[in-house]
Amino acid sequence: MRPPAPPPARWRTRPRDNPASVVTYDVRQGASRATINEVATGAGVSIKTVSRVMNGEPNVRRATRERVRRVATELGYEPNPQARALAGRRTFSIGLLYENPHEFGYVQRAFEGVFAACEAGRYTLLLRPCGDGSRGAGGPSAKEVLGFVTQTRVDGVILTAPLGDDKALLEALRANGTPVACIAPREADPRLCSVRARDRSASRALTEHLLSFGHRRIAFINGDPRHGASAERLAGFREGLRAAACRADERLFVDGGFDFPSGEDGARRLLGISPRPTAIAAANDEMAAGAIAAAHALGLRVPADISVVGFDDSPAASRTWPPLTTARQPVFEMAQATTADLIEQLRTAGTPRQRVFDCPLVLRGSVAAPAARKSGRAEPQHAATRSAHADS
Amino acid sequence: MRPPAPPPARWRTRPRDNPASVVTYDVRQGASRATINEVATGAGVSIKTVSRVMNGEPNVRRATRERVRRVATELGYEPNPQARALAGRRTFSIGLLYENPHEFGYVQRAFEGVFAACEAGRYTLLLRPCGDGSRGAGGPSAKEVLGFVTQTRVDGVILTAPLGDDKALLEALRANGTPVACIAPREADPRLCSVRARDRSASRALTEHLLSFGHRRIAFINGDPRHGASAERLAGFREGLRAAACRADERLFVDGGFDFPSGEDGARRLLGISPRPTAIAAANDEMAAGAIAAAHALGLRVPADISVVGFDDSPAASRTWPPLTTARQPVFEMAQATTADLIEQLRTAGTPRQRVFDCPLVLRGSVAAPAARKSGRAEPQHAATRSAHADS
DNA sequence: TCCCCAAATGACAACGCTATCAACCTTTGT
DNA sequence: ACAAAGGTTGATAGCGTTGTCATTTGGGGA
Repeated sequence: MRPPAPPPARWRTRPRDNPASVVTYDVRQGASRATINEVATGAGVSIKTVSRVMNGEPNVRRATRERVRRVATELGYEPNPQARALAGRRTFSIGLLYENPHEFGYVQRAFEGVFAACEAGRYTLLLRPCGDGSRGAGGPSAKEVLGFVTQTRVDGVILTAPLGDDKALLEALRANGTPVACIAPREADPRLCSVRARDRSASRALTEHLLSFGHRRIAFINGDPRHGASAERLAGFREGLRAAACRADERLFVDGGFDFPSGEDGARRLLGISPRPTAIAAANDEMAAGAIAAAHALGLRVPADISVVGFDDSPAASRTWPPLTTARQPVFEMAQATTADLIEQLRTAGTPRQRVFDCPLVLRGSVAAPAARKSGRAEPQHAATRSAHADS
Repeated sequence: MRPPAPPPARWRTRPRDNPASVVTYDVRQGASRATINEVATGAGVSIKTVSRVMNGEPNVRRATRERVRRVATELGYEPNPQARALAGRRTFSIGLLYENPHEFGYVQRAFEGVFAACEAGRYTLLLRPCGDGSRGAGGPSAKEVLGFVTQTRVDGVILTAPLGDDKALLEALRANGTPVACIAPREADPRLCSVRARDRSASRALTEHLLSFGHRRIAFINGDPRHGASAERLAGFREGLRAAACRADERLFVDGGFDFPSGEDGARRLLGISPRPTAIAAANDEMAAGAIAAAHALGLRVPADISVVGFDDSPAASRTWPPLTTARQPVFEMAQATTADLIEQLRTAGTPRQRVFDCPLVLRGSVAAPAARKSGRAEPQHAATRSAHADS
């Protein structure tokens, strides 16, 4: 329920002894806009015909259509979205929900993709943080999200990273009949639009890249376990080691939370282990950047003393020194694609679509051969594997 | 004018030979929500009284008010915002416009502040990039912004950084009667809400901080000239030098664009100058991070060989190695404050308010005394100046 | 030429709320 | 006890669209 808002100023503003019954308050859009009625009159048709033209509906004679369009342009007519929503029972708006403020770079890129698709589809986008990110775990209650949906009346929502795995939330949205698209959910529910990256294979490729330089003691900083991507990236890492018959030292696995400080922490701990790992793979770039900072703080050179790889190719990846070798998650494209799918579903009541994107490696300066110790090789064994970049 | 949207699926979906006249299309909010009528009936009052209660209007008997509230809660009633907007001629939504994609960190923090204020004031927020940022100069046409305003019917807009200085845009918005709030405009127009930081004095304090460590050859990387803050920060820097009777070497001033690459470039050029500067002040943190990367690339140690300071205390500032000494621009608080002012103006038709915030220094690891050369001092001359952090 | 069907168009009732203003209660003062 | 002055409440008319369904128009074939 809507808590009472502070009383609008109308009452306060209007002087008690002012005999004029006209309300003095007026901080509104100045020029009153043309309405569908004026266009209809101007074009000599009914408002229904204008409506048809504005919405691209069929069964309007070409000449009529053009006349209406011309008059609408002349009058600078823009349909009132609120009236459309009220009469048409849909708002042509969607909500983009996100949770953790740490990884805002990710949300930013997702936002841009979603926004692009909304523009193209003439939908309005509402960006909405939810769940107390600072509170850490817990996540947003389904109630909070549902409140947002019923308050704003968005036609559908897009859930970023960990939200798409919240069973209670998904169930609540389903019960409410709200179409949903998930970005990077743990698994692709066929009843929902979704888009995922091939985290596992990209992570494996990254691992093979390190192995190809001769690294054998590679540490791994895991991501936030609430994100499906974390497990996939870890699995890809292990796959890579296994395929190269490289035994994993379990001490070289630490947990992180996808943010810079956790990468710093994790790396500090890892670099204290003896024998020291020669490379660190972090489950995302933020943590990799933290790892680089930790290495610097310990007086180690990157990549001479320690190689580091990240994941995502976020802006942070090109802002470290040295810049990060990583795998590019095409977040913009992913977000754009699934948003377009959602809008398509909204329009046509078609079936939801699931997509998967590849993450090509991006080779930069944070990897080198391990320093010759007892068994070190100075040169990489072979060129880096590059997975193709293509939409499936 | 609204270009024709692709035809909704209703026509395509409905089979031609389907005798049922009921439209088969239905991807809408499932459960139909309670309306004001049902609440009115349930509480045994007229809809007008329900409206009064929901809007916190006066002149409703306490008992009636409570009864209405109870029924509304029971029914899970949420006023339909579109109907409210249509009838009340205001949407209770505002738009946050931003231009440059480079500095998204800034926009992010601004967004959070604006969002917080909108939540508190029960306004909906529309985030809207505008102007082709990649196109560099040019900026968004007033037309584009006006199109956004008339299409969405937002009640007011907030303009971030360089937008608040676009005369044509401001004039167009004024003519349209749209209330405006500006974040970090060049000057505070008394007819508009605005919020600025004391860029000049903070920049001066930062400069004095460097001087106190014994630096005399300090270079400056300027920001995007379209931002008012750039000139202020430069002026503060010069003031600081002048006050210390430190003559400025004009070769040590380079232009930047507030982004990482321009900081990198600028620093590379500066570090090639002989005699080399012992410190670099960048007009923001992104560029300072670029400067640090450039220094590293040239094999210089920060801060042993070269000190660096930034501005803003953006997330980037604590992700560099070493972390940046900088001045904290309280973007969240600034954005929140001016948004609250705008909402207040929207509600009460009061006069717009202008605010100024201080930027306290944040001392981290990127500053040290210059390496002893011929006149170097090893120790700072006195403790760093810290400006107070207070809202004016 | 006339009829029939489909295409084209319009009339009008929603949609769910706010604004206006009249009407109805309470007080308060005398 | 009675009026005047407020406080409280409700009836009703929009707000600017879309949805439904009836009506008009335009051809083409018999």
